[in-house]
Amino acid sequence: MSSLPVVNQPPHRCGALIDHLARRLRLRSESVLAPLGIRPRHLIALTVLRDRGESSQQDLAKILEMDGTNVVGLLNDLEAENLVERRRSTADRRRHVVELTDVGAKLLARAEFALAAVEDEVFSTLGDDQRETLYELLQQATRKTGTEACREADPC
Amino acid sequence: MSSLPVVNQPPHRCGALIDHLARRLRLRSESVLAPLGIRPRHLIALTVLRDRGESSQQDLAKILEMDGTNVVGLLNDLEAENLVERRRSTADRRRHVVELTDVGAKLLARAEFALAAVEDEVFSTLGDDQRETLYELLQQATRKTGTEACREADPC
DNA sequence: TAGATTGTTGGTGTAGGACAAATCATTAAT
DNA sequence: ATTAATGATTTGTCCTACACCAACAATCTA
Repeated sequence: MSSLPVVNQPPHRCGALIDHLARRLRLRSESVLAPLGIRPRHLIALTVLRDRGESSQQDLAKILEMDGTNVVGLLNDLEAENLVERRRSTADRRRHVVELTDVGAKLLARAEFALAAVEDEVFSTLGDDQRETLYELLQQATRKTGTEACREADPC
Repeated sequence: MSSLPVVNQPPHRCGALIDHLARRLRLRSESVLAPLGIRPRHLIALTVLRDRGESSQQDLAKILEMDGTNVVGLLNDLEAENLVERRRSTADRRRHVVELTDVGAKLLARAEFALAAVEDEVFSTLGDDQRETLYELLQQATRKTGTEACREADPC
């Protein structure tokens, strides 16, 4: 059946570890992000918008895996601070095309810079190269899953 | 000043990515873990207990980075299902030594097995070797931070 | 025109978790 | 021996993030 004789047993489960680390990061990040006027979940949204470029709110809801109504609130927060811009799609004027503003991009950069100390603490046992590897793995995991989430949708 | 000409700029920030992935994992894990009678945070606690061995509740509070009173509730849940055992420390009879029971270890194993599908979905874009690398990086990040958390305490 | 879709508002409910205060058992300090 | 500090527990309050539902306006599609 299987064409490969390689080890087929799945690798270790890292869900709990990710959950654990996410908690540690979030706790520290909150205080670091507070002076910037945003919260961790805002940072996620900004990151997604930067990595994916402009998206409809439905896309965001799918990618962020949160309820549409809550996405509205999230974007309201971000738009109120000019970090994000909603404009009507010319193709389908029901849609809002959400895009990161220059202000948002700059704030995101500042936020990430400010989080250096946090990550240095949480990932103190990882070398720079290991952290980069981790980043790439995570990036790969999230990016393509975004594509996958879009595969079921129309305009990707 | 710097003895090395290597790139000194810190690696990318992966906090947001971890947060994002953690959310995706948690949402799916909840429904998978529900039939087993536990929730994601229980799984984290069980995992920590397996990886660290028996610990005092204070240690757990420090490692899980949650309030002591909430650790009590968490352990109450786990103990009610016989997944965890609290016994008095012989050295300091105020302390409770918390340990994973056989039942707990088995349930943890079953839970991880049941989460295979979840991780397969979320990490669909990572190969088995990449997932293993990811696991090891996460493990390393969490394990030693636990030691670090214990460094400030007494009996480690 | 009728029906479906995108976003928006408002309201409700729940769960996680922080925090404070009081209690009990035990240990350490004087 | 008395007092103070510590670990665990209980209770109760509060807040935040969310999911979920219903209703609505604007727009697209059949």
